[in-house]
Amino acid sequence: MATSTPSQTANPALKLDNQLCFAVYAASLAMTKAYKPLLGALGLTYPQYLVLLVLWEQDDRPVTELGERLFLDSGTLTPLLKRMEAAGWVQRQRSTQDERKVHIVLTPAGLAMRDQAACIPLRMADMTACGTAELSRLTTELHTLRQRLNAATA
Amino acid sequence: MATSTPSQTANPALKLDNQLCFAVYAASLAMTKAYKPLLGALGLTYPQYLVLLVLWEQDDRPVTELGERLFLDSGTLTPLLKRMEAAGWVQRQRSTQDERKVHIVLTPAGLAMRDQAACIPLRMADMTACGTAELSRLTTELHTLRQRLNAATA
DNA sequence: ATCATTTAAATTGCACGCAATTTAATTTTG
DNA sequence: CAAAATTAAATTGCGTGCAATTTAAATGAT
Repeated sequence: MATSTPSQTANPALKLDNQLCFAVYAASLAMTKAYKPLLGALGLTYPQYLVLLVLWEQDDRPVTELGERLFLDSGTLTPLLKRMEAAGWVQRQRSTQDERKVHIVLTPAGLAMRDQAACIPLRMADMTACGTAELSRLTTELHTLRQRLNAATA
Repeated sequence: MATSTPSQTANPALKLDNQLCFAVYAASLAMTKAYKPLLGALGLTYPQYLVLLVLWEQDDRPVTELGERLFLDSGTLTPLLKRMEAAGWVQRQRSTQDERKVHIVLTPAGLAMRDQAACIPLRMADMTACGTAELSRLTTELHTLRQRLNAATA
């Protein structure tokens, strides 16, 4: 009889706040919301900002490589990159070596944006109210978690 | 002139893999992907599963309360809950006390789903390859992070 | 009691995120 | 070399997630 009593006999593992998945999910939503005013001032969305972070490290990448770096596929990236091209941050250039590939290249405006964005990581670090060491440790732990989940999914 | 050299002189804080935000973002995507086969077998999406987790703890909640619990607004929840109603997991009932409110109530099918879902947290814990203690600690740390971000955003 | 304010959902519009398919180009293989 | 298999983007369709607005109901203030 006990099995269907609403909450008293519930499996504690099913409790929302005990679940790592929800903690990650809610933290991710909160992170995006926290970024919104900073990025909105630059005319960027959060995933567009991620694309710029990749290109600032290595410019002139094909779509697939951006996807591998950001864990996104062409269904997400193609329209996103078209919007970034329309906004003037990047150019999409069909490769002449391999015409299947489209290389994404920063425009001068996209490159210059890096100086505008330089202050963002520090301002976000402030919002987290974490020390540098804790921030770095948490980042590493989450990358490890992601790797394990990706491995278990593939 | 160093300031515009692409990657050599780049602010290390701008490096993608050093940023907590990206670690959270990528972990969240990976988590959703890891859940997909488990939830897909039950006919649920991940946010729909979260709604059920809330209702299994406390049934018969107005939309706003679900939103406070899950950090989602009516723009997200209204269509999501209509889909869940169409699928037969919940009913949407206009309150007679306060006709502005719509109460979300589990159907027998929605309640019975709890038994189907009971094994999911354990299977996810396996995928993370984390010990119970580490899993619990990481969950707590992420909730703390979320709280700080929410506080800094509001 | 009446009017203004507040609150709860719903609606609209836009940007992801991803599964599934399509199109085109390259590589592999017989 | 020609056909088959693979690869890279693009496309289609659907489900979020959220800002902004709208509609309706309840609350408050005069």
